[in-house]
Amino acid sequence: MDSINIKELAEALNLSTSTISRAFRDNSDISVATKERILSKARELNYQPNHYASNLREQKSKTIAVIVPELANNYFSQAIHGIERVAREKGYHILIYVTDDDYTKEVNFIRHLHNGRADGIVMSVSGEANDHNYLNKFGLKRLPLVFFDRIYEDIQTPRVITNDYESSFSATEHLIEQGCRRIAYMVINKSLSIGKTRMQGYIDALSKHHIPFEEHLIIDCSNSYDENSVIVKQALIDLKPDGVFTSVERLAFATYYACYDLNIKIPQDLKIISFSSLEIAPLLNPSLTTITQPAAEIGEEAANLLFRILDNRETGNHDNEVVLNSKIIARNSTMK
Amino acid sequence: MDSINIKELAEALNLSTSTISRAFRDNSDISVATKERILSKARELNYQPNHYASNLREQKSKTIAVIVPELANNYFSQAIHGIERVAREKGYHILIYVTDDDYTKEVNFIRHLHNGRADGIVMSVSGEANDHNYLNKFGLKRLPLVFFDRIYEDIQTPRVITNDYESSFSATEHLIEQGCRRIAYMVINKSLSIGKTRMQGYIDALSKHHIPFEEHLIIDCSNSYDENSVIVKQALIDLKPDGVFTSVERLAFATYYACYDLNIKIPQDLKIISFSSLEIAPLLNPSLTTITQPAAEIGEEAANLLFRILDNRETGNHDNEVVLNSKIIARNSTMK
DNA sequence: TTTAGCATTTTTATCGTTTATATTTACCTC
DNA sequence: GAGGTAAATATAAACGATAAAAATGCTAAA
Repeated sequence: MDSINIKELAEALNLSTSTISRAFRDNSDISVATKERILSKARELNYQPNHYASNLREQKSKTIAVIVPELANNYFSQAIHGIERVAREKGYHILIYVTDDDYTKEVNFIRHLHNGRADGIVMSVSGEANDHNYLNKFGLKRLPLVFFDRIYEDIQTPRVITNDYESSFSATEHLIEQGCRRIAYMVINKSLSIGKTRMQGYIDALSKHHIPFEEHLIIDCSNSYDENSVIVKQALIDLKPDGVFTSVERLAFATYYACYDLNIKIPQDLKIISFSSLEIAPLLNPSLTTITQPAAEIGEEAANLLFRILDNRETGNHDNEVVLNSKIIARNSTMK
Repeated sequence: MDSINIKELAEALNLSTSTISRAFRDNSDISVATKERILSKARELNYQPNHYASNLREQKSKTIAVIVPELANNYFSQAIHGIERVAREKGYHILIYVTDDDYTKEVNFIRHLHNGRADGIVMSVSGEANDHNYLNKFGLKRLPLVFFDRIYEDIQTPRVITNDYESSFSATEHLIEQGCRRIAYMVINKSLSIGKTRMQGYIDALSKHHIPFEEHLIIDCSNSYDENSVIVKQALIDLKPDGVFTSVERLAFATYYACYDLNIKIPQDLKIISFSSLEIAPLLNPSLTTITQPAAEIGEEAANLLFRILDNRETGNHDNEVVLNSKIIARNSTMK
């Protein structure tokens, strides 16, 4: 069954194309009878208005682009699901772009998206903290952009983030309360805003409890699984921390593996707390104490923010910021 | 900085639009000097060819649609990542559609995709096994479709699957070898092809080892977390199995939770094996024995299959089937 | 000098819709 | 039945790009 175009449908009905078009968009004046006749025939002949023609004519695509550093990750897949839900509701389609934390890809994606393919972008930025002024060069008004979670602080655009500073402060405090005195902070890219904010919470919590901050307890990890495995293991051996606060889930896993290998007992020898969206944190050995971000909600909020801009074209308040709260859930990995 | 269109760029260069167009697609004849001049000016003025206009003219969208039952799931997010990688390589864009296992959504997505938005579809079908002949009604030639993992057997279209029967057989046999005699099989929708195939492997393995098959050891679960929690717990209490083989990851988790609650010791009282793409299966308590599907590879293969059709338009061999092998990784949850 | 041949560039028609504008039709009033 | 109004429908011009066909300018052979 081939699809047909508006002209063929018009011929089949002995009507003009404009009348057909009207039948598909309610507002214009058209008699109810004709409209019914058109819609029924359209169903019969399997007519679907060609989106590319519509988009070209209407100058909008009913599509939003989602750019994330990675996909196979609990946090991002939940966030995307949230975005998807809101977008679908609005009748929008979703394009997915994965940067693999590669800055070049990010720039390319954004550049190419300016060809009309999408009406707006929801993005969590790549880990590489290069010059991101390129974003200002592209028209942020033409193609609205909303950040979520990982952001560039120097780009003025709406954003959805979590209370990272407070969470990190509380997380560190939690470790201290559980008896830790030598707490390591593991981070993937400490110059990235999200790593910095979380680190500051860690530093300030130490300070509040009169624990001296030691630079070398900040462990800067990489994106590679293998490299991290080495880095983490070496850090545990060299630094002998009694607590670890990891800024991302992956590093908590790396620490677990390292502990298994090195025969370090969690939580007796080492307590671990991590940012994580893992739903099965209670099933780990031992169950993992997490700072859980409302991932799906973050996605939803980001999408809502974008649609608010798309609907009103409210280009004014570019410093619109939504802050959602994470929640610390204490489990066995930080038991006394 | 506003984007400009081909006409404005042409005017700026004192050339015709077709010459501009040629500069952007290598094949046609154009002098090197002019081409350079055009490309450099294009960069300067931030010109991006409008994709909707190109697509309309060329009758193709350089976009593929990916339809999955869910997103926040290790298996699917890895598979999508695989698809993404291949598609990006080919310069294609990716639209994501999540059915939430809702058959109606699936039909609607497919119907709407026939408006030219995508050149092809990669899909893992929804759990609801209704009449899916609708797929035949749409032109499978116009809009090629490739199934992966969850398929409809009665639809003739290329597919990428894993050796589910053999894996299930081996998984069941593994439980038997570890001493289980009363093995339950947990499944989400036993009428769905994937559930059926896996169940057959289970049944045949029992038979080979002369263990009578008991219908009530097949536990049909739901898609709801809460419902499953009740179903699984009740099943463990009523049936007292000494082994559980779960057809999807989620049911293994439900079983773990139930065991924690009921104080059933894994693996002493109950051994568990599950289909799963969980990368941190070794970190569970106890570490989970898995049948691991090559998720990313499945996605890649599915995308490759689709592109082979798109490139050659080889509409002929609709029964193209790629079978990849899963791997059983024995861990503590099935220890003797 | 004329003209065929070639490389390059321009002209024109087209992709499938939408919408401003124009036209037709139906109905009403005097 | 002429004229007017409102409602319904048709016409035609975009939207931005591409490809086929036509035109241009140039070189070199006749």
